[in-house]
Amino acid sequence: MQRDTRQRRAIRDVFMSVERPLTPDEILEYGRRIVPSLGIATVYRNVKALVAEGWLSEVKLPGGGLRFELAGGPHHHHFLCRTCDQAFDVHECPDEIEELAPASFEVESHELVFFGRCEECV
Amino acid sequence: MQRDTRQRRAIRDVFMSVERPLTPDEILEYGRRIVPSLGIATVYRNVKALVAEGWLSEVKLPGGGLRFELAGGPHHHHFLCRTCDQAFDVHECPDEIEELAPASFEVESHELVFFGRCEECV
DNA sequence: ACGCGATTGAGAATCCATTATCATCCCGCC
DNA sequence: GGCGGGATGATAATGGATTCTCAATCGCGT
Repeated sequence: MQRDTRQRRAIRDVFMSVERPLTPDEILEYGRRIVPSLGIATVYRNVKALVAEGWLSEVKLPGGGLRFELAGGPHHHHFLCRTCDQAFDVHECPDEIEELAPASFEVESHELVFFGRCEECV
Repeated sequence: MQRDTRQRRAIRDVFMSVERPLTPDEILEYGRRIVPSLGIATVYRNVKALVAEGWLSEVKLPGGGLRFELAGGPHHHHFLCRTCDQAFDVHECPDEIEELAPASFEVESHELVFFGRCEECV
């Protein structure tokens, strides 16, 4: 059966306190503030399990590795800071944006990403 | 000095006949229809040079490696087919889209990507 | 508290994209 | 046509992300 370990609890806590998509390295960094011995393999293992059980979802942004965020939230997009490389949520989305694609394509979803400098890096 | 080789010509021809962003593997595949001996190292070398001289530009789409397209075209976005993994251009773009991000962020650019199935894969 | 077995963590191993190596090739000038 | 040096291509090497290995650890039912 699945156990409730300190490590897994720490990873969940990280996502519940930080409201933005995180890379495995960021999860490791923040998780170690709760469980200092946390290892990167454990991060990958638990993230994979949390995605499988639908608690996390994958976020793919241009030009980089996977990030992860809490699943089940409302439709939203992302902002990627070119200086600190952190990703943030952007909740606005123009209506009917998917109608912009040619009618011959069958659009299933879309991703809108803004690039620039975040509040801290300006 | 820089030579005008069969291989480099073939790579340029590929981009001028295919009007969509290509991955290095796609460039290799199409290029070999012109110069069958073409190697992947030559593709990477020439693409890098063509980017450096401003003839090609990099296209970063979510979840994958780099693609390349002819530089200097008008502002546009992309459609990524989930079945065949080919990328296509989408020329529409809602005005003032960058104003959707929170004012505390300094937006420098944006990328809009549609996912779905292309005409051939529907 | 005990014990089984799932989980962890450090490092090795793997995977994939890209780059370096180097003998051979061939473009461009004579 | 011949030559010199940049370009090519098969392969090895590299770098970064992710996964595997396995002994030690620790959650959880009893």
